[in-house]
Order: sequence, then structure tokens, then C-alpha cells
Amino acid sequence: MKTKTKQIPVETAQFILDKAIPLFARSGYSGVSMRDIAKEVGISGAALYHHYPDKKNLYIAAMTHAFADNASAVEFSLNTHGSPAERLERFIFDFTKQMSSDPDFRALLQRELLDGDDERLKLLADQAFVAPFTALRELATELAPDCDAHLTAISMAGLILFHFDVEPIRRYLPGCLKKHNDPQVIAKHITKILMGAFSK
Amino acid sequence: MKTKTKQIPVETAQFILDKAIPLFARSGYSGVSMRDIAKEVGISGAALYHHYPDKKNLYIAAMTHAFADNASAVEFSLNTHGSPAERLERFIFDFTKQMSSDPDFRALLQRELLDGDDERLKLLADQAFVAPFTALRELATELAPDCDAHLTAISMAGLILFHFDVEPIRRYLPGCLKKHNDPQVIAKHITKILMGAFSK
DNA sequence: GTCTATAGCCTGATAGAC
DNA sequence: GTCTATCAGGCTATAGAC
Repeated sequence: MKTKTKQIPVETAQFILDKAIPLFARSGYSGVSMRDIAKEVGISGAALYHHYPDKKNLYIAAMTHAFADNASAVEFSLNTHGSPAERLERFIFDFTKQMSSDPDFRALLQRELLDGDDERLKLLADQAFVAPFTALRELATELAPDCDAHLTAISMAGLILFHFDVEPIRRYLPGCLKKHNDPQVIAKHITKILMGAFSK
Repeated sequence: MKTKTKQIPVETAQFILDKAIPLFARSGYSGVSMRDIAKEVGISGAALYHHYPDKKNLYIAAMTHAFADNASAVEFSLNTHGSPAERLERFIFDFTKQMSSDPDFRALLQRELLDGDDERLKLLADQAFVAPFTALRELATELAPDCDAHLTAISMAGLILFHFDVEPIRRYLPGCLKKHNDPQVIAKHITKILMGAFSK
């Protein structure tokens, strides 16, 4: 047992990431300066370089940190018991809710798809997406044996993600209602479409 | 009849946009400098300011130019004759092919969804998306009268766009094959899913 | 581990010659 | 309409005191 408890620092290196993630999500790599991050953290710009060798390393650490948790949550949601239809419905509701509650995750993913080099994308895939995608692909095989499982898994995830990605402009398109932002409504709609598609 | 034909200039202001669009698509607004654009065009940085008052105006002009043509093409594809199922199939194939052939358009749209302010997004919606989306929504009403037409239209467009958006990381996910990049294969897969979903 | 100060470069934008 | 030269400021990153 330690006799002296530290006040706040908690581990400054990680605190920096927590502050940097929303900035990178909102403005992208080249839209955020080391000064912006330092100001948000509450230290000088120079102090950042004590924890990370340069901006790129800080960015990669922030991405890794941001994507670390989400993978296991999605995988867990997929690896439950029940019929394929039940598991599909649970996945849709859980994934929709999770994406709805974590706009930073979605923005960072979109930005990485636009700006990430091959090395970073491979790292991201291995660290965060291979495991849940494998589970989703197995569910796709069970639900639609005569469809290409890879494409079907992409379609299922995309159907959910796209509704959120497009939200900034959707509100200016005809027929838009307030309820269309409700994750429950979105999940229900997607469930209806996919259940229809897979029930022969 | 003019006695003197100009050599190349064609209209420098528009030539600048043609050169700027791929740069903004690849690196985003803050990732491209006026000097980058000037070098690509083949003039000095100062000369750009003769055609556009500042970087922001040049960017908006480039976006408007990039989105102008695509709207009418999609709308045209939707306003053909045939049964709802036939029109759905034609839309899927045409839109998939068009998105496959214009990666700059997709990248600019994604970037605008991430970075665009309300004013720019409203402008974009009115200029480029309201017309084709209205046609797509009408098709959705015919195909699935018991579904929310707005959400269904979003789903149909998203199913197509997402396959391309996710391409940079999809190649590191299990089950990926070369044919999954073929727009024909993608279109066929999406048609299968949506036809199944809408045929009760 | 944090600070202030600063080096060296790149940025958007302008002035003025041609 | 394009050029060269330049300004003022922001950028990443470092140096060195504490």
C-alpha cells in the first residue's frame, strides 16, 4: 500500500490522448496543432514532447487508444446465444446504440479511411476490426448462405454506420424528421430491411 | 467570327478548379496549401488570388464545380420507365458504376460531411442532393410502402456508398477477394439484398 | 516534468513591376 | 494576368533553465 497518493496526474501520457482524441475527431490531423492539444491539456506545447516524440506518434497513440475499446464491445454483442435472427437483431441494436453514443469513434474512422496510409490501416484492421468482423461474417454465413459472406458483413455494418455518417446533410433532405436521429428508430428500420432480405 | 484564337487558357478560373479538386479530395482543405494548387496549375501562388479572393472561396468554388454534374446523372438514372423493381436495379447499377468511376466525388463528400459547416452543407444539399434524393425517396415509397421512405432512401444510397468508402480497410479484413472491388459484383450483391428486402 | 524562448520552415495573403 | 519579393503569423520541434 502506497503512503502517498498522487493528486491528479493519473498518467499524463494517457490524459493527453483523452484530450487529443476529440480534437483530431473534429478537425483531423492537419487541422489540429500541437499548441491546440497543449492548450486543451493545460500544459505548454514543449511538455507534449516529453511524452510523445512528435505529432505523428501522438496521433497514432490517440487512434490506437480510441479504437481499442470498441472492438471488444462489438465482438461481445455478436458472440451471444440465440438464433441467427436473434443475434442479428441484437447486433443491430447494440452497434447502432454504440455508434450513436461515440461520434468521435465514427469521425476518426472516417478520417482514417480518407487519410490513413496502408501501414496504419493494416494496424487498425488487426487491432480493432478483424475480430468483430470475423464474428459478423460468420453470422452473415448463417443468415444468407447463398450470399458472399464478406460483402454481406460489410453491408450490415455499412447500413448502420452510413445513417450516422450522413446525418450532417440528411437534415436538409426532404422527408427528414426528428425521430430519424433516434438510434432505436434507426435500428428498427435496419432490422426490418435485413430481416426481410434474409428470410426467404 | 473571331480572327484570333486563344492558345490554351480556356478559362483559367475553371482550369484552377479542375486541378484543385483532386488535391482537396486527397488531402482535405487544411492539407492543401495555395502553393500546392499553384504548382499543380502551373502558375505562381499570387496569380491564384487574381481569380479567387482567398482560399476558402476557391475551395467552395471547387466543391460546387465537383458536385454540379453528378446530381443530374443520378436523377436521370432514377427517372426512367419501368416497374419499381426494374428502376431499383437500374439505379443500383448506374449509381455503383458512377461512384466507382469518381473517387474524388466520394472523398469530397466524405470530407464535407466531416468538416462542412451548416451553411455549406445546406448549399450542397440544395445544389446537388435534394433533386436525386427526392426521386430516390419516391422509388422507396413504391418499393416499400410500409417503410419510412426517408430512411429507406438513405439506406439504399448508403449501401452503395459504404462499400467504396470502406475499401481502404476492407482489403485487410478476412474473406476479401479481388472481385469485391468490381462495381458489377457489388451492384449485384446489393440488388440481391434489396430485392429480397422489398419483395414480400 | 514543466516552463520560456526561439530556430527554421511553411502558411495565407499583399505590393508593385511588367 | 502573371510574376518576384515579401510580410506577419502559425507551425513542428528543440534548447536549456528550474
